[in-house]
Amino acid sequence: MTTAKHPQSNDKKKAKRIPLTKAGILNASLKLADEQGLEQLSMRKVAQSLGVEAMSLYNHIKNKDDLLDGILELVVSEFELPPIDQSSWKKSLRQAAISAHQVLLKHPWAAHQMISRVSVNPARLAWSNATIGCLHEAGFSYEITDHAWNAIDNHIYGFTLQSVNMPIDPEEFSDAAKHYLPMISEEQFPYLCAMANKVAEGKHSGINEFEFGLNLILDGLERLLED
Amino acid sequence: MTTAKHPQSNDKKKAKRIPLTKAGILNASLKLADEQGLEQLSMRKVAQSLGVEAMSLYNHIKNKDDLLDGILELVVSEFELPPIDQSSWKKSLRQAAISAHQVLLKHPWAAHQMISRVSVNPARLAWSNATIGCLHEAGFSYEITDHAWNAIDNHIYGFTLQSVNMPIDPEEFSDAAKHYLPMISEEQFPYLCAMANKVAEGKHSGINEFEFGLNLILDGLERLLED
DNA sequence: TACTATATACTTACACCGTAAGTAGATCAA
DNA sequence: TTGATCTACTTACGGTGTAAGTATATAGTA
Repeated sequence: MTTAKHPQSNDKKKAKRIPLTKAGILNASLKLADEQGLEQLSMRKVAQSLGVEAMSLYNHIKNKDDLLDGILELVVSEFELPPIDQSSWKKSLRQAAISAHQVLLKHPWAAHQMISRVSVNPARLAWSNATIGCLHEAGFSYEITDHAWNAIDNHIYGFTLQSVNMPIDPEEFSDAAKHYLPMISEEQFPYLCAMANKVAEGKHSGINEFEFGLNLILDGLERLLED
Repeated sequence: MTTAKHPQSNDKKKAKRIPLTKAGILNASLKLADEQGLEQLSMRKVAQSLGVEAMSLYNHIKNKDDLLDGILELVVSEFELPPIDQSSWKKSLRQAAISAHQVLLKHPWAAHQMISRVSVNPARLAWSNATIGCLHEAGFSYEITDHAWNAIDNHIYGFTLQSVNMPIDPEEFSDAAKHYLPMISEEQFPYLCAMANKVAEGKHSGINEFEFGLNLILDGLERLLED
């Protein structure tokens, strides 16, 4: 049962035109991107989900790039920003990084967009400002703050991208390892085989933890402060 | 002057058909991807560069995904693998990470492909095996090796993706900061403005160093070994 | 209320994409 | 030389983003 959001075809003579809005287009797009992935997101599909024709979207958004910019902004506005508090900067940054990671997992298409486009949208600027503020108030110079911010971002987006692009469910790592092992020459790739064997035998889950690498970075930053 | 790689149109009656090969297709594709970016890489364009029609490619490659798999394998085979040497594991991993980063900068489309597809191609397996081997022989358990490998990869790909997608040349950071500063509310985003000001004034280059975050990770791993 | 201007949704069309299916030509083996 | 197989070409299809023009709805003014 299709919900007629813009009833053009039904009761054309009676219905008032419900105007499209940029917000409506962005929300529909976000929903489709989340459900079907970004590669399946087309202007025609967005339009169809709204009960209009694709070209109508262009009265409200400049182009597809504008639309992608807009939906990314919706996602980033879900990030929990680190409070700027000198005494618990490490805990704040860890929590904010975890929040960003979790939001990006909810929208699997978003990490790559995050890393692919520069933006001066408000949520994006707020995210940057809060991270910089937290680091700077912790005592880092702006130069080290910049490097630290970059290192943390590399981790968040790198980790998330690897996670969302992993075609195997964590619960299935053991079975997958068993499946791939025969394809891999133990003579050529002994260490890879040994590790895959650990996973196949259930001695190691094969699941990577977001906080492992993050802690290396945050602990290292803390030591910089002590120097 | 177009080089007729497959002379069909010229001297059709005299020339012997130079057969397409998968390697030829992959090399042409790699060249085009490097010159024009992956989004501009189409089967028609590859075919045109080889002097044939697009559908001919399908005798040699399964589909476009097979082609992308193939060109990524060419790139990964340029990576310098870490020697497996217990006494200088840190130096080896740093050098290998730098090598991978540099190769991926040479092929700006490749980092995202690296992070987007799972592969059992030989160069890919060799890269994984060498990293795992280096870490394991350094003394890490396979479980910690897995986490460490993941943290290093997050850094390499995260950093590289941010670099290649940065639309501003490092030499132009100062001018760009001056350009963007008026667009950003100092009241709303004080820290971001302050940092951008440092860059605009030339007091901080704004250039992120690959080794900053990498060193945090490697130093942190070293400390794990000492525990 | 009628008219006009503007906003907005629809339609037609285009260039481009990946690739299925069929046709034509080249090569190889007997 | 003939026939089989391989390989390049052609036609076509469903899909993409969006330019340009047409039709409809809305808002403002006299």
